[in-house]
Amino acid sequence: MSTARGARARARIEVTAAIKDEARRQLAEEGAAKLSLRAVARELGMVSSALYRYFPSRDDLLTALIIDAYDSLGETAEAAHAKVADAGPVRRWTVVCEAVRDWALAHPHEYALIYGSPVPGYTAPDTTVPAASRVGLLLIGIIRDAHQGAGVALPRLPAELEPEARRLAEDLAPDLPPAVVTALVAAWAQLYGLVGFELFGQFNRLVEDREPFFRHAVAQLGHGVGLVFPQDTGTGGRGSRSGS
Amino acid sequence: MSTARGARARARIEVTAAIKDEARRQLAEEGAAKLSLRAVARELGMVSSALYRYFPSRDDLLTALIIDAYDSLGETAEAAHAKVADAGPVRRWTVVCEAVRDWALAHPHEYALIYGSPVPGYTAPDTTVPAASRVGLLLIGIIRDAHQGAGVALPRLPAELEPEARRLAEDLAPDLPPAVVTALVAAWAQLYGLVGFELFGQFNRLVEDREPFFRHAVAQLGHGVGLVFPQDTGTGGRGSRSGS
DNA sequence: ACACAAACGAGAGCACTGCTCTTGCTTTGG
DNA sequence: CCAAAGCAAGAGCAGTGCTCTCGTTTGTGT
Repeated sequence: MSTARGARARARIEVTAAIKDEARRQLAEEGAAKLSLRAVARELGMVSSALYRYFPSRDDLLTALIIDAYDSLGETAEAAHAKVADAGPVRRWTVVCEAVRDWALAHPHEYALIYGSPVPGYTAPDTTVPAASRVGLLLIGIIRDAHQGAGVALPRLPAELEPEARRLAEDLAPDLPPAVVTALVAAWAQLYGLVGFELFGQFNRLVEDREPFFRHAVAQLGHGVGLVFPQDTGTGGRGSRSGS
Repeated sequence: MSTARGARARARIEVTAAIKDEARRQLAEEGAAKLSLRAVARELGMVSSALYRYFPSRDDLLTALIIDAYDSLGETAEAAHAKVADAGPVRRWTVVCEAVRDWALAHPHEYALIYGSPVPGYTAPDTTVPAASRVGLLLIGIIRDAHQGAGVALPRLPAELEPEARRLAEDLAPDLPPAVVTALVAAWAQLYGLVGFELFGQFNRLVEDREPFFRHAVAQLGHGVGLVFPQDTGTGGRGSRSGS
């Protein structure tokens, strides 16, 4: 029978998925620390020990959720990007950054799981690397296109950073100038600083209109990686010193 | 007697401090989630229920630690800043940012406690606000001095952000241009993005020479808030387009 | 000086957690 | 067809936050 080995295998897949779904539900509701194996098992009508046949430990279940979260974020960002794939680098950059923020606001606990402080005594295994890179690859692609299309300005690069910049470019995008790749990595981290601050309440009672604030900050990040924005072609306000 | 109300009160203060010390020790070793009231009590030779006379719940103990962490970070940053108080804004900016990073690397779990994902189902009470603002106030002071000393360039500010910018300036530094205050808040968030990414392992197997990387990123942040760096006075590399 | 109230430490206990081990039952593959 | 592997269930261990009760100590107002 074609599904000879499938009966059990498929059941296993289904149960595994059910566990992850229920775990994701509890994660979204209460956060990672309150995610309880026993509660998941209870909700699924099984006994807690049975759950260990599918995930050898709570941390392994969390790891599975982390990978799924990375994939969900990556997929969302890619979908948003696909809709404006024909637009200029500036618009694509903006859209991807805003997709990241939107996803984070919609899935705060999952965002916290992957970009907040790592879970207690837990270090993510290498398995998560490919899923974690999806947004980064997207941004690199955008900057690459901008570079080929002459829509990019070369950021400055101090001499002390040149070796590291060369290493980064080698690893991430050998066809791009090291200065650009370095700026991109920094912008990537800064993007998550902006999102994290908003998500974790650091902007409470401080920033109210967060969409325009974020948009502007993202535009500035774009500047950092050399993207040339439309308004830059106008009369520049930059460089005008303010006297005492 | 002068210490009539002191005997017990002082004992209380001492025990409270001992509890916090031991808790801080466990926090530094194992992280916030593995901080156990019972373990703290055990280590102090008391029974767990006795500890509830001093902290009504685990979260309250955690809150106390959070405030202490904010204070420790703020104090460290202020001390570092005091050493270069006579230097120019650029140097002071750099020193404060690096002090923040150094403190974070030295106290990773405490940093995670205050700037990572908030602890499970826990929202920081308003008590933490003053302690949390110390580094921010420091940075504002630096930019204020830079502004008065004509060492600052006005960042651009899109029209849609003007109301929010005015509000921010009103709250944080009414004597500074809204565009500067807005850029400063963004830079503040981005700084913590950089530190968090390094601390939480996002730069593992990616960025190796992190000091120069961070220095450069912080310099770029300084640009964002209008600080004019020495090398800016030279021939600019900025604006040179890269063709296809 | 005495009495009363508040603060305190200790212990038992509740409900919960992650995890292990053993016991049977069912499905699968040689 | 039968042994082996996969599986669910239950009991149990060590640990957690937190509550309640019980004497005892300490400070204070009369």
